[in-house]
Amino acid sequence: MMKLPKRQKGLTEEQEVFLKHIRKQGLKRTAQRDLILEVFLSAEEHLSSEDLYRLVRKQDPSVGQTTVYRTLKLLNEAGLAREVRFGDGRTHYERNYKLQHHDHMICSECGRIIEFFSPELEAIQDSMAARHRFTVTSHLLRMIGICAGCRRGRKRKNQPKAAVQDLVENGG
Amino acid sequence: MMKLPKRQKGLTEEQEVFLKHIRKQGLKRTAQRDLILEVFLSAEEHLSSEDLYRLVRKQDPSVGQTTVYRTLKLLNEAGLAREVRFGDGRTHYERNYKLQHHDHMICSECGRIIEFFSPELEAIQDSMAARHRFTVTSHLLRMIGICAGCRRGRKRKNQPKAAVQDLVENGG
DNA sequence: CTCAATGCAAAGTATTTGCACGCTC
DNA sequence: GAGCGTGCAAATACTTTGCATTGAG
Repeated sequence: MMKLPKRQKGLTEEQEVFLKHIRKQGLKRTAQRDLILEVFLSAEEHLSSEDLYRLVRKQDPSVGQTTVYRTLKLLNEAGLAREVRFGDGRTHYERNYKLQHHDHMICSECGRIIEFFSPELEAIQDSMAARHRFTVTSHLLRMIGICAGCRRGRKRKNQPKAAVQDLVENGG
Repeated sequence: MMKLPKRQKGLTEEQEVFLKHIRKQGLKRTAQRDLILEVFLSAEEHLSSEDLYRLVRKQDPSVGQTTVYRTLKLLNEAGLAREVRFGDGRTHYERNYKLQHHDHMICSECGRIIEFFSPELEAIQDSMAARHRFTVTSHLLRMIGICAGCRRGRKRKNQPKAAVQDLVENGG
């Protein structure tokens, strides 16, 4: 019912990484995993498992939510996805492979998420780590506050969940 | 059954902050809230609601878990507690009032948590925020890695591996 | 007196697990 | 074929909510 389609030649780099990971673990390639990866990669923003599930469903309604959960875990282990928690109770995932690390500012009024990167910040973190003889493997920085739009009085209803939801679906 | 005891003169600074917040909101002082605040302040660590509930129970078994949840929310709003999520699925709280803000390094081997503070880091964060016209109200920085002890091979076996594992790369 | 606070149980959420059947290797 | 993968339902884990009762102001 959900058989693996004929394998094409042209695999993207991410697909190769995924396959390699799968084989290394003695796991199997399936049509569901392929589809979930594809949909995940085509959605630029941070997705919750639920978000991704909805998107995947559009392509194939037979895929179960459980599989999405399990596949996201896999993608995370394979280094293709990064788990991020924004404090709204659910786990979000974003692309991680060969993308520059970045951090987040989250508007508590409208839920907007601003991504940014600062080399100085990274450098200071490293030096702090060194001072404590700590070897950093990953880090997470999150700033909560009010974005420019909201401060200017353009106050949307304070519904972070809905707002973030909206962001995810509209890509913006 | 759980009436408010006679009010003493000597309130701690935290108690005053709490009372002021409570009155400002048109809420009421209760023995439960007093007790929960007291127990919270006397426990130095990051507590989950569950942890605090257990401690409070020792003093008064009649207090319900719901009240602890609700009171922690209150303490957070009053600025006395800070919510922290370490990625283990539950929300932790730590003292916030007049304590210097600090960030965390978490050892993924032994689960040890190192607290640190860096003014430079704070300064750069502020400047990044300013660049995006973002007004910061709070922030969270977490570094995951290996602590000095573990790197030297002195592997402590302190923490449920699963919980720490989950911390790696995740937001809270 | 009035209305907030409490504790219990029940309801929500988000995520995981057990299981029978299907599919990859 | 052997064993992993899948979808479903049920189970978990944490937190919130409805409600009748209690208590602060």
